[in-house]
Amino acid sequence: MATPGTPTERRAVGAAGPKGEAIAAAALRLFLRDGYERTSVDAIAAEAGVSKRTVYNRYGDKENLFLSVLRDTYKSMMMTFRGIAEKHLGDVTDVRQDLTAFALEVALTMTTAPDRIALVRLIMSEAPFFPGLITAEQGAATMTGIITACLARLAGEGRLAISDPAEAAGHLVALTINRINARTMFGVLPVSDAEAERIVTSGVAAFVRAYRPAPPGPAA
Amino acid sequence: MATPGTPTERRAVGAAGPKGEAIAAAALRLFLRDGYERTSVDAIAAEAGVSKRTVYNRYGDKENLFLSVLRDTYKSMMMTFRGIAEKHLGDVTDVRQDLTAFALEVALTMTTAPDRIALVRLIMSEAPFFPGLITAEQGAATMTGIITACLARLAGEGRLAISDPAEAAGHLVALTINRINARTMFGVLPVSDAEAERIVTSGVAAFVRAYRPAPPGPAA
DNA sequence: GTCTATACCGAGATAGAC
DNA sequence: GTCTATCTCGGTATAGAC
Repeated sequence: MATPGTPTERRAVGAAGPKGEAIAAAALRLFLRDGYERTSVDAIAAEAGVSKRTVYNRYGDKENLFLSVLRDTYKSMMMTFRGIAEKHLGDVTDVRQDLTAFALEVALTMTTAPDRIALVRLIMSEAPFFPGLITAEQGAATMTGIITACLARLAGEGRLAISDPAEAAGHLVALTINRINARTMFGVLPVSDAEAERIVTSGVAAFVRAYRPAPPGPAA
Repeated sequence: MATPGTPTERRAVGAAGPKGEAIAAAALRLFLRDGYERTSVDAIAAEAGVSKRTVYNRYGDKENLFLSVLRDTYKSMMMTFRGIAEKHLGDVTDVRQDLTAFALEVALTMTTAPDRIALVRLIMSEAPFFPGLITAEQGAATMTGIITACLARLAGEGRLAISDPAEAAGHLVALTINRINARTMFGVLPVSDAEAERIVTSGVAAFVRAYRPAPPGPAA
């Protein structure tokens, strides 16, 4: 119980302290690259520049380390996405343009960073073996929840003809982000930025066509 | 070299012969359930009711068995989908209705059979570790290729306003099949048939709205 | 006291040898 | 079909170093 109040004191368990964070970073890197089963605790310890014993002291066992690291990373990913959404969907001036800019930034953030792809792939891969890895659809709910609120607002203003905002949000995500995700998941070939832009632009265009409000009156 | 000409003679390598098929079936079941790393050759041999030696005689090693079994299963899945597509899209009378029936049957085939979900998940999981597992987007190409042809025909007949049939096919798949896939991939909770029907119906409706041809003239 | 290093244990894996 | 060789893994224990 020496030096109470110092930073080193509140590291009951987990990633607190520089050592703990080095372990977490190394574990994340290897798990993302090799998956759960193919990653050994020895390798993690070596990658972190730490004794294996330290890994076990901090995280108990491999499974706990895996869950801890993945949950933290996933949470931070969701924070990033939330920021992007608020930036673009805070106040919408041009519907098609702002939705495109939003989806495009999300898409490029995923496409540019192979970590994101690997993270999603890893979560999907291990979901059957670690029930409760993600709090069950909490992921999609976070994303579509924000979009749903925005679409409901646009519908209220008469700028889009949407009766079920949640369903419409699902459609928007499906036509843009999920399409790129699906492309990257199967093969390993990365989607180029130009291709991502094409997909997003065309997806938002289709979305806007599907949900455009009826014209006020017959013209031409 | 006894009994030449009998079925047991032409088993150069692979799944020919009843033993080979038993091995393939057992391997598929265990790989789908447990993944590649968590499945042992011992378990496969036991499940197939054969000696482990027989497994190695037929398939060489674990990796080859995995690739062989997955490719065959994937091919057969694609054949199934092709059949469904031709059944519903051979000649389209009511666009919305026929597209819905098509997508719904595909969706229910995937939703009802957990094998399909597990297969897709397994391919995604192991894609980085077995380059060339699937011939790179050949999967999506098969599906969307068929749909593309159908949509091009409908566009030619003026029944849908489609300038890029391949892109439109991507949108249709994204709004229906891929949406259900995404739902099942993250969590493990299965999507109910009713939920699948709701998603497909709403997805096709949005698709038809996005690609409906312009009305011939102002009415009302 | 905590971290490092290393040796160690039992289990289970692939692959091959009778 | 069994049996064995060899390897790796998760996890622990034992030693010493700052």
